[in-house]
Amino acid sequence: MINEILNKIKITIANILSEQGVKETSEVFFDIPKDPAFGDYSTNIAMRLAKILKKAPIVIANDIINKIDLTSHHLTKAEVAGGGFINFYIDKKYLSNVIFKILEEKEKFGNLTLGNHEKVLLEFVSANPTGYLHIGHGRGAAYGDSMARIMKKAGFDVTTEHYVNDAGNQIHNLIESIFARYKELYGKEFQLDDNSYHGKEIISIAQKIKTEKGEYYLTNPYYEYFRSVGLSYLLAGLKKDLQEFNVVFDDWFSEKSLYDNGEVEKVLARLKESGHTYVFEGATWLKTTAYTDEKDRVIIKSDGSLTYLAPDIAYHINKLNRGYTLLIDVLGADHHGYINRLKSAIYLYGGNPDAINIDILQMVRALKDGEELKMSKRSGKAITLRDLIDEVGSDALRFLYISKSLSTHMDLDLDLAIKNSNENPVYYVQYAYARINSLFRVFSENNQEFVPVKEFKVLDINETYNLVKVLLQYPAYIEEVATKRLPHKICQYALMLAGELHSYYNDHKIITENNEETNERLTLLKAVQTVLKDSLSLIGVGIKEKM
RNA sequence: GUCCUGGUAGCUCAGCUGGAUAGAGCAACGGCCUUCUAAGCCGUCGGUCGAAGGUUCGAAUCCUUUCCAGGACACCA
Repeated sequence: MINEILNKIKITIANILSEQGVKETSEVFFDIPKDPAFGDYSTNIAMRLAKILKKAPIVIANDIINKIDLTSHHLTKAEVAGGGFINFYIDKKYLSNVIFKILEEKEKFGNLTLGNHEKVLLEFVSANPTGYLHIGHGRGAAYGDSMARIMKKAGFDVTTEHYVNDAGNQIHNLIESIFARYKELYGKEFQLDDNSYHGKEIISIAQKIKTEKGEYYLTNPYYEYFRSVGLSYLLAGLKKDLQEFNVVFDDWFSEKSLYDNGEVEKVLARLKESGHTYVFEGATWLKTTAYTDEKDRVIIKSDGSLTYLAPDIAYHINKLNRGYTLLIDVLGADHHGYINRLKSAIYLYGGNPDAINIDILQMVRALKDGEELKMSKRSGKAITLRDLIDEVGSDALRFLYISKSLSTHMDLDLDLAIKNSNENPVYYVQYAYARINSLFRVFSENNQEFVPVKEFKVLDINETYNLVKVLLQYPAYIEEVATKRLPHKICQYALMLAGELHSYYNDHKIITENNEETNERLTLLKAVQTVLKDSLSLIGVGIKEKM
């Protein structure tokens, strides 16, 4: 709606400019001015063309606005201000139609075709199944899951995937740790070292095996059985934690399957055949410097075992072979050095390295009483996601995580987060939703039936305008967030809409004797409520019917 | 030493493909409930945008140098 107007203005300006001999080198951009006194939208095109046209910006700007027909562009005013800004004032009555559009489209309002059904694989968390999720995984989970929801809304075909490292060394250590605990339960001698896992969940697994199978594995091959029981136990734990955080993955992809299917072997063979490897000091190296890496990387160690890189190449090739053209990996800052390595390897294999996008999230610190909280009572190590969900709740936690951009070194103040008050911004938004809900409740308790109107007849358009303006921006926010992957802007949007709602609520009595006016106001609020709910759902935060 | 992130109000953070007087929330202070939820609204206070140069009509935003903080520089994953 707003886009149609802006595009039309854009084309008109481009036509005016081309009459003046300007080639299509500089596109017209619109900004929403900070100060409403500068109109609804403004453009700086005249200033940017001053040099090319060798004319003062104000002259150019005036030339433009004199040639724009206001009514056919749904404008009420176009003026030149400042050093040559052109400010546009759009017909408020026309814009208020967005309300009716929202009521018609409901949660589909803001859906875009931008993604054009491109197949996207969004991989995140990918925690080792050897313990609890920690505070950093929480950030990745919140980000990845939110981006999946937002990109779907923007028209991408998104699949979310959790990679399971079930083939490497740490799984071996896990199995041996369980076995040690198993022996311990029978009073046998057992050994745990620095590589072992000491969490109490390992004891639970051993106990489970003891209960179900008794002492059988003290004297029989235990390895494969312990692997499968241990993995499924720990994976179930991960899934449960994530579910409580409102994160459900489409796929859990097994690293081991890449070995079982021979995909790792195939990748190694092809890299060797194509001459991208060489042997040095007994190890096989991959010439990743042929692309952007700063040094070559070992792919087969001198003892014959593989480095992590080998299955990871196979994994990413597998993703590409499944038809995904956009791969997004969400990784912690400690994996930064890995980006070039992986992309270079994919390039050597013949895949498209530009299809791989790695979003790096900076570290999260938990603060309590102004000091960094390092220890978790639960795991004895890092603060776990469960600790946080227990303390602050999933909704508040997701909002806190998402409201900061990924590159921010984040401080999570638990004291603030726990407070069930206006200090936690999620409640501000949920409260806005609940307030509207309560209006509809009161209305229906008075035995009145809400009939959404199709047109505003008695309501002052100016009264609705601040809300309408924010509602109109929703699709533009979706577009920006989906393409630049900045989900924190969804939080900003939700806060902005909630803020306008609270102001409106305070300024106007909604339910009055005047039935017509009441219905029109409720129609407006229904639209606000719809978008509030949808924007929260995009970041995995629920609504509250009542607070 | 090299590379990646940050450094913006007392605190947590937006703004960064250059644009009009630098924003929000919290904290502090002052108002607003005989009216649909005060978890709210309205207002005040608060800034040499780490520092120094440069680019130009214009720089928090771009470039260079530099200082702080976090992270990475494996035949670990």
